[in-house]
Amino acid sequence: MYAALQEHIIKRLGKVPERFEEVAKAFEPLRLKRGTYLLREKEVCKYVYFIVEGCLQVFVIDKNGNESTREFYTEEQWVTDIFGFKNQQPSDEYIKCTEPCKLLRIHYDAFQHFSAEVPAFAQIYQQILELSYSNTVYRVNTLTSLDALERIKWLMENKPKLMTRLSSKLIASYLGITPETMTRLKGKL
Amino acid sequence: MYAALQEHIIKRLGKVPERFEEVAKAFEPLRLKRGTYLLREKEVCKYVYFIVEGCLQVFVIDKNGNESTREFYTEEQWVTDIFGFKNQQPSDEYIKCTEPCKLLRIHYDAFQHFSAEVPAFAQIYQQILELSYSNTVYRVNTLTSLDALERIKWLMENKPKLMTRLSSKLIASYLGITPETMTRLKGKL
DNA sequence: TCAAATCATTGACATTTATCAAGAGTCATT
DNA sequence: AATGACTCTTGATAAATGTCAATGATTTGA
Repeated sequence: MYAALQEHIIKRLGKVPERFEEVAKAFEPLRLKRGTYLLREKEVCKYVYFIVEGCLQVFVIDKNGNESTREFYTEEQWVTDIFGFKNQQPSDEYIKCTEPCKLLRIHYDAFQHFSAEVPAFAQIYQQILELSYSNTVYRVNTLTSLDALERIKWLMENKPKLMTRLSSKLIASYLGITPETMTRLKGKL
Repeated sequence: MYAALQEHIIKRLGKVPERFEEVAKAFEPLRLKRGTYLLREKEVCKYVYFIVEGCLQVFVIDKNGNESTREFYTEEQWVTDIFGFKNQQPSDEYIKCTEPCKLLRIHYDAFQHFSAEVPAFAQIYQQILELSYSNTVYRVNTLTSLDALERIKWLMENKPKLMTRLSSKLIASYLGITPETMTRLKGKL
């Protein structure tokens, strides 16, 4: 598991990071079954997760009990409820495994410690933040400026692996439409 | 203009920042008319803007020529096209003054320089990133999990000043609905 | 491997929201 | 103060999407 983390960090930093062993020790490995929740609404998110293998769904549940997926994350991605994590406050979101997952997680305290003490760690964190923010900005723009059919096409062109990896129901919840509409629109492609 | 910047930084950092004078010099003051564009699609965003006074709209234009507003920014907020700025690549977005504005802007080169050289600067930047990312995550969740009427109510409760400060047309473009729908739904409150 | 549960699809229909058009009101600029 | 350009509202209608129900297919966990 740690090899994947090291490889990821080398890719981002362009070199073997200083104090890698020390930082890596703070990451706890997890093997989880499909359907396992890492976070539920109103819980405080105490960890940042790094995905070695598997897929995580981050979503909210609306007043009718329907899931709205904010994002899916897969191998080599970092996941948390950023606001709740940074402020150690209750979350609005759920985080759940859509597949059996191998993860590494780092606790809030260790995260804060290394952010302040290990420049390479802070640097990676900033890169991830910038990337995550950019992606989320882009997501807002696709949600508001594209209609349902265009969003499906967008996903097929830009994240084709997600289309095959996840159920239509999950994809629909990401695109902001019902599974029925999803089925019908796919017929129009 | 610089007083507003210093005050903002003190508020964020909890102290008078080191090397403030030096950093402040890199910010160029601007006074702009309502309607002025700071960025257009396909242009490379070379600046980060700090709003001393006024309001900026960040939006995209869809295939039918309609504006979809990603965000409005007002006093004491930082604005840029984050992805295009960090990578110095053409933007998808437009940035425009909805009012006469007093701004301070810092160029990409100076920004990179101070990020690397002045810890207090890097620290503020990280705080802004975290906050901006959190807000955008929240925005995705409101867009996908709330219907149009609920989004109007949400905005009135959470950003009442924007409701009075901006035209209905602009508010509608932020909520992802047409001005006509906006009018009709307001009647249902 | 089998039974149970979940999922995808389809049809009929309801609801929400958009579009187009027109008129009255408002605002900015000269 | 007048002009012209927007803006807001309202009505009629169209288009997009959701809801509910039923069926067959697929998946999963014991």
